[in-house]
Amino acid sequence: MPASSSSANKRGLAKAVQAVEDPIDALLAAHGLRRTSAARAVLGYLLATPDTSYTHAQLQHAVSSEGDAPLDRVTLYRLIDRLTQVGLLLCRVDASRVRRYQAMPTSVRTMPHFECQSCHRDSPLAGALQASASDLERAAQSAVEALQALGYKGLSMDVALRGVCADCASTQGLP
Amino acid sequence: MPASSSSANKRGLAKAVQAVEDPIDALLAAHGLRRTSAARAVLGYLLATPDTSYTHAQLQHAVSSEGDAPLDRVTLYRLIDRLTQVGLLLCRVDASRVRRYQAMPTSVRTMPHFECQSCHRDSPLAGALQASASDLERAAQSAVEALQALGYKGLSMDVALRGVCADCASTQGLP
DNA sequence: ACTATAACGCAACTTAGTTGCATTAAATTC
DNA sequence: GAATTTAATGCAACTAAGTTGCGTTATAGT
Repeated sequence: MPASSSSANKRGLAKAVQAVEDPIDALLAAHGLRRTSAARAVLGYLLATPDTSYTHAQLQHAVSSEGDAPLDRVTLYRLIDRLTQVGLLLCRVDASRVRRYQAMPTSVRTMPHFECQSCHRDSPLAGALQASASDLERAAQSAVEALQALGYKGLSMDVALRGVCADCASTQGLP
Repeated sequence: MPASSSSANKRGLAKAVQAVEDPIDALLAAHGLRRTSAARAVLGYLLATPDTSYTHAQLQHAVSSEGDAPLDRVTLYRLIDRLTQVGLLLCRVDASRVRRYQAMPTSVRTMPHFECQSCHRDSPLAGALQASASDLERAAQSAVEALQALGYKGLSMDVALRGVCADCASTQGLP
C-alpha cells in the first residue's frame, strides 16, 4: 500500500524516506490515474508553473529535456487527455487553433482579452478598460460559484472580445 | 436565401448606380472589396442567417449548392479571410479546434456557455445560472461600449466556462 | 476600350491531432 | 512475492484543417 518508496528519486529534492506521499502522486491516485514517470513529469511541470499554458509541442520539449526519456508524441497526447478529463488540467484552444494546457487554477482568475481579427494581436483588457474588466471578473466569479454549488469541478472562465482594433480600423478606413 | 442583385446595372452612371445598389454590394464596396459572385454569395448567405456560425466546409457546401459554381476551397479560405479582416465577419475557434464564421452581429449578444472537459458537451448557461449569465452580459456590454468609444469596430464577446460537469464529476468520483 | 491588380483555382505542402495494434509496466489478486 | 489484469506506452499510418506558390481570370480605375 505505501507504493512510492522506491522511485522517489527523479525530480523531487532528496526527501527523506517519507510516510507522506508525494503530492503529485497523491493527486494522480486520487483521480484514478497510474503514477507513471510521464504523468509525474507532466503534472509536476504544470503545477510548478501555475497560470502558464503550454502547447503539446512545448510540453513535449520541456518534459523531455527535463529528464530521462524523450516522451512519445502520442503518449503525451493521451496522457494530457486523461489529465484533462479528470479536471487536473485546463485546456483551451487559442486564436491560432492550437490547444494550450495548464494546471487547473485553484482560484478563478478571469483575464478578459481582445483578439484583433485584422492584425491578429491578442491583448489583455487594460488601461481605460480596467473598470469593465473588473466588472467582468466579478460577474464571472459568481457564475463560477453557482456552478460549483451544482457539483461542477475544476472551473475556469475565459472572456474573449473579438473585432477590429482601433489601429487596424483607421488604417483601413472602415465605416 | 434571398437572391439579391439583378444584372441590369451595367450603365456607367457610377454614382447613381451606387445609390440604388444592393446592400451587400454596398457593404463590399464600403470595405474596399471587389464585388465578385463568391463574395456576394458568402456575405449574403451569412447576413441572411444572423447569429448562426458555419465552418469552412459548411459554408462551401451551402454556397456551392446554392447557385452556379462549386467555389474552390482555397478561394473560400481567402475570401473569408478578407471579409474577416475588414470586420464584416466574426471568426471564432470552437472547442473542437475548427474555425466558425458568422456575420458580425450588430448588437452585442453575449451567450455564456460551459464546455465539459470530460464529456465535451458545450451547453449554454441556463436555469439556475440565468442570473449569473445576465450579470455577465451586462458587464460584457459595458466593456464593448468602452472599446467602441476607443475606435474599435465590429465587436463581439464570448464567455466560456470550462471544467468538469456535475455528471462527469460524480460518475468519476472526483475529490 | 485598355490596363493594373484583386480575386480565382489548381497542386503541393504543413501542422495538429487521431487510430490501430503490439508491447511494457502499474496495480490487483492469489 | 509471483501471477494476473489492465492501464499506459511507443511506433506507424492516417486524417482534418489550413497554407503557400503560381499561373489565370475578371473587376475597377484610367
